Amino acid sequence: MAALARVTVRALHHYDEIGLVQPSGRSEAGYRLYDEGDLERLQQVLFYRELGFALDDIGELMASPDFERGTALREQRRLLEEQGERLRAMIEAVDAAIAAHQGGYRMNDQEMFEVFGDFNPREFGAEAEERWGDTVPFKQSRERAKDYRKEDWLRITAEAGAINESFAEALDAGVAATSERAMGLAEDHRQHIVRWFYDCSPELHRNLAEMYIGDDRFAATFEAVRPGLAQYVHDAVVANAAARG
Amino acid sequence: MAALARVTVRALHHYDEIGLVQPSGRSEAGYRLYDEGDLERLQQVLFYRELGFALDDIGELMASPDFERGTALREQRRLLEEQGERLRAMIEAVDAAIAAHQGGYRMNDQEMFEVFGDFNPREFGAEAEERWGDTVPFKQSRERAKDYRKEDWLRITAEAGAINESFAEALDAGVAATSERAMGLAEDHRQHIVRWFYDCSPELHRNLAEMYIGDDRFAATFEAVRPGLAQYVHDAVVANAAARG
DNA sequence: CTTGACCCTCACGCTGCGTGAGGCCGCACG
DNA sequence: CGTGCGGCCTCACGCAGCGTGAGGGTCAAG
Repeated sequence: MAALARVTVRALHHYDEIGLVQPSGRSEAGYRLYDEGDLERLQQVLFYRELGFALDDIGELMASPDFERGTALREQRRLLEEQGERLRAMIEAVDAAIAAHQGGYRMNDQEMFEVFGDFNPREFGAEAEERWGDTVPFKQSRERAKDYRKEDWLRITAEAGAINESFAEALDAGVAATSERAMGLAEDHRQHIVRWFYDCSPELHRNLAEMYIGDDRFAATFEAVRPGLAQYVHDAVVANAAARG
Repeated sequence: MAALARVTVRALHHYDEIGLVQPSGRSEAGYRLYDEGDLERLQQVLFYRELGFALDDIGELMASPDFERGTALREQRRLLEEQGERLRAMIEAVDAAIAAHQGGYRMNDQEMFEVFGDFNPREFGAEAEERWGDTVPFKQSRERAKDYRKEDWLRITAEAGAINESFAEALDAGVAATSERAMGLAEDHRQHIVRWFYDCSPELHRNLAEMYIGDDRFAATFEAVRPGLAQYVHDAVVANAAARG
């Protein structure tokens, strides 16, 4: 009957159930009868629906005075923008994944496992993309990393492992994190990043170190080498950054 | 225990339930025990999840050979792009609504009802925005329409009503839709559009007429004046377009 | 009188978990 | 040794917005 308004019958029932648009009458047979006013209301509901509003919100909106709608519209715009952001991030991540997949000849899954062991870069890539995707260092890093082959990664991880091991030895030996020796290792660590990934200033390096202790996942990779290593490296890096500040 | 992987316990339970990531063992107390392999798998799941894949799809993906993933990734990209399109359309529509709302002093809801009666432009605005939002005529129309005030709309609708009424009289009088008289009215109709909305070529006019009979909602506004009027106007417009082709 | 096209009322299903409720572990503290 | 406290466990309902039958009445046309 009235489903020419471009909505399914089920939707009308639903709106009726939740009280959003209720027919002003019923026929003897129980058919829903919508009068002009009902249709007017329905059209408004559909209008707001196409703007992405939730049905609940539409109900409130239509019960509230005109001036609230402007606020609601701007709020809705903000929400949609947010969604757009998330979508963009996803698309970027998918693109990165596609690139990585095509570049699979450079390093496939199995090799990746051989190289990184249990630290699979994929587990972190998407989040990193979202958090730092548009910062200069990250872009630089991504740009340079995409051409690295298996041998490169082996070398890089070997170097990183060596640095960590040196840190661990210093820790074992009771050398203070603020000592020259520890600071030297911190500097090595920074140079390693500069050489292979991005221009890491002492300042940036310190932020990175904050994350080593602040983020359990990073911390775990250090703790796996030696308990307390995450904190130790952090302290050394901070000391080194202060010395070079 | 293992919720340091940035996922809630409930999510782990869920993945277990649907068989996406199942712990390889249980402790005596019934605790889920995830080994290295399980964690590896979990990370992959989380990775794809961040790319916006549905959990079902992730399951299939991970069970399929490597070369399928490239396809899946591209497909996913397409889907995300589509969502992006929809979002953009929504945002545009919201913007239009905000503009209309701010321009409310030009014409508020009540006046709008007085002018348009049961044809509320809002009921169609969003869809129109989506279908033709980036065509030249639509933009032109929107641009010009936004400054019209109540008086303008009254005049415009009065003119349109007069034209429809003339069509209806011709129809009543049994005048053929392909006659000079009907074609003249069709031309008046076209000029009315050109004057108030956009540069409507005879060709474009014909497309519009197709919609008058193809879309129930448009048809209904004509049928409300006289049964058969939609078809009649359509035929007259087509004839006129052919004559001026 | 019979079709076929609509309408009606339940009522479950989908996505991806969140959020208790009610209860068992395990470790630290007193 | 008891007693918290924080973690895990298993149900099981809830959410948003309808889609999709199942089972059955209604209405105008043939």
